[in-house]
Amino acid sequence: MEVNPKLLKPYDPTETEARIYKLWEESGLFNPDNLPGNREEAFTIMMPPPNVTGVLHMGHALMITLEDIMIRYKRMQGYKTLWLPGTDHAAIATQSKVEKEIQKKEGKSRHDLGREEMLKRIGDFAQQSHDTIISQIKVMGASCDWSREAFTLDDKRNLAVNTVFKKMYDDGIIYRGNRIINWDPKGQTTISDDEIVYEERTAKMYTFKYSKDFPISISTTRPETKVGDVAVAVHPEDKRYENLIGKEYDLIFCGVPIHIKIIADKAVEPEFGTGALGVTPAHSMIDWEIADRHDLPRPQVINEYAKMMVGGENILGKKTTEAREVIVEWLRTEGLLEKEEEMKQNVSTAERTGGIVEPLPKLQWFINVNKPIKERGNKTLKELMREPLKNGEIKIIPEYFDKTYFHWIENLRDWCISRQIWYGHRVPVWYRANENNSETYCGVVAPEGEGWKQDEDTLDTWFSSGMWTFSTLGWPEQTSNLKTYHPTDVLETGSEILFFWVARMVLMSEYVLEEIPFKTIYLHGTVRDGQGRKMSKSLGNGIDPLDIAQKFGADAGRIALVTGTAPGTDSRIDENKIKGYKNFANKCWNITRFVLDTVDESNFETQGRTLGIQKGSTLVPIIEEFKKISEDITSDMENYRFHIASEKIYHYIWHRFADEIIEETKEIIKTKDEKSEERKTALILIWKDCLKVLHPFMPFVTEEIWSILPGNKNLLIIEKWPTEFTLDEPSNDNRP
RNA sequence: GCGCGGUUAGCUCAGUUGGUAGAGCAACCCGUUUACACCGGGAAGGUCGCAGGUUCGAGUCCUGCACCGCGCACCA
Repeated sequence: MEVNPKLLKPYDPTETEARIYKLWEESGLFNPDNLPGNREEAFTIMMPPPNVTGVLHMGHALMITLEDIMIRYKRMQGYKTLWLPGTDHAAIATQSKVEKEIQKKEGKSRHDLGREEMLKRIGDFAQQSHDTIISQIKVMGASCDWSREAFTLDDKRNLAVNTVFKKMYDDGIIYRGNRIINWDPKGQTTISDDEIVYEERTAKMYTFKYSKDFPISISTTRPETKVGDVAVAVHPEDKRYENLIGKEYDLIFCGVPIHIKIIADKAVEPEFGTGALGVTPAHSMIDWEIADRHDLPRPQVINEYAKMMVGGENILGKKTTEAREVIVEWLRTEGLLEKEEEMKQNVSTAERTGGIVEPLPKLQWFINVNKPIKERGNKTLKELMREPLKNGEIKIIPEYFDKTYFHWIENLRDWCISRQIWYGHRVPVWYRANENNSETYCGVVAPEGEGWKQDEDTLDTWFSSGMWTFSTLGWPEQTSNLKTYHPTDVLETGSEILFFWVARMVLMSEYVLEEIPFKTIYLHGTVRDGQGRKMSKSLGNGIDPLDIAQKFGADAGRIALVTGTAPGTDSRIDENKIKGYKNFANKCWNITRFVLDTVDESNFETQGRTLGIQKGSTLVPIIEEFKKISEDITSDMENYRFHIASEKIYHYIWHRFADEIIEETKEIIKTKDEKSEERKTALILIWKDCLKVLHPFMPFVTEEIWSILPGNKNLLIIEKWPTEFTLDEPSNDNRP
């Protein structure tokens, strides 16, 4: 039959993809409410909201591809599929980015601008960034429901955040306390334990005595903190120091009076250094805990700017690093310094700003992860996070991440949720004080009456993203959406945010809704560059998915990212691989050309799945073969083996269907008999099903081809996934 | 220190429950009167990190070791 003139030229992804996406959007079929047929069962994915800090990278591209594959597959299987997109305000990351820019361009700090103006500027930036990201997601072919799009910092999500905060506050899960926290002097805010990255550096360790009369030598890499020491701790069974335990000394250390008590504590490692630890409660996590156990004072000697708060002119107000040198010099001249040695050290730095983290005591808001919750049978948040994975309600793919997850929970401490930045959900607590008393009010909205002042701090961005699976569905309102789509089915995300986000979603959903947030966690690895390096701005080795789409087509980029990339493992971006799949799209294009060239209109009329194919027909073997492969692929899809499914369909289409079946066909159709007609019918039949199976991986080219094939009324995205391959029994046939 | 993952063809990686090793790219030979050169045909290439064990049979399960990567803890 006559061939569409489009097919005479090579496939042009750029022109096609934009047009097809528009077609899909206009069809309204991304929205589950508009899907045809009686769809009882829902299938839901909440898109991990990209940060509004910039542009999409290849990691996002992989995420979008995987989720789109699952959604398209389930949509074709007749599920009520909801893929809800959104973006994340990413509090610290976004604010620090805008602050940097303003500092660079205008030489102004956020304090110069003031809270209101600063928030406006960040808001503008976020909006712009949001628009870029959304358009990029569309280029990738994401079939998500834009009518339900959400933002972690919009009004609806704010209502959810305040409602949860109040519930936790009333339950005593959230408390305000003066505790040691991780302070980022660069970002001027607290950060959680999980926002720390460790960098290995060499440091000098100094061994010395506080004074000539002091009986024990101690070692430290941070002599400047020693002006805040209150004790020397030794191991309870360390014979060397046994007789000194309990003794107290008043000393002057580099001009600062200190009071040192010698105590015994199991946390001390007798083998390390001198086996004695100078305890600085205010500036070391572990020392803070020792101080807890021994009821020691906790003088703060370093402030929020990493400068000294005590001492004489020689150190007061100096940066910690400068003070260190002064103190070392003093030790030297006093003859107290016994040893200096190089050692490897892990320095804690803030993930977002790179600032060196300074542990400090501060009044902050915390979530208590160890408090028994009455309404939940006295289980703690830790237990609520652990249980659904333990009892199999939630499965992680790949499975081995279970252990990492449990291990993290074991080591979990109370979660510091308050941040001293402006961009974010403000802590919904108000204070009012007069001569007689001070009041604190926690509520979803501001209290009535005069004189209330809201807490200045904002909340950790993960506090709001933890509610993502249900805040997006309208909670706290009991919406029908919530009923239909929660718990969601799959949470697909990068393995690096298992703790940050995934665990927090389990926490929030279990605590608030008393149900799991999702049934399956699918983790993908990191997409690296050709040399195996992580893509980063500083290295300048990032690849923009848009460039790939421009050069090879989004389809090619998608299937290249997925094929051969097992769950949880890192992958490398390889232009040759993508190019190969660009060729594959063209191959499909030309297969279509051949098929249409070969068959007649009448073959389309008889191509119904079971029409014309009888047991004993010459077609049975190739139909049976395709049936087997397609069933295999379906099973791979069900078990999240997309990296295998895509390879199978690719291989079948190119090396079986094109290279062999089509080549045979050329011979067969030379004789114009029944066999030849059967073969033509088979070509159409199989090719149409190939397009369906390939569609989740390469949605654009398959949809375009589908529209060219005669007789296809529906868009391919809602065609039925091939499942039934029953061949007609002769008895069921109407023919004699 | 504890834990997790990796080690398979020159390169990048697949390999579901144990049953004679796979893909892409690269390299080699041949082929162009048209579905496609963004192509076709053919051949080549691996003692599956090492050493044991279980089994009729191990890339796959068990034990130990080595190297690489990562997470957590420590980091006085």
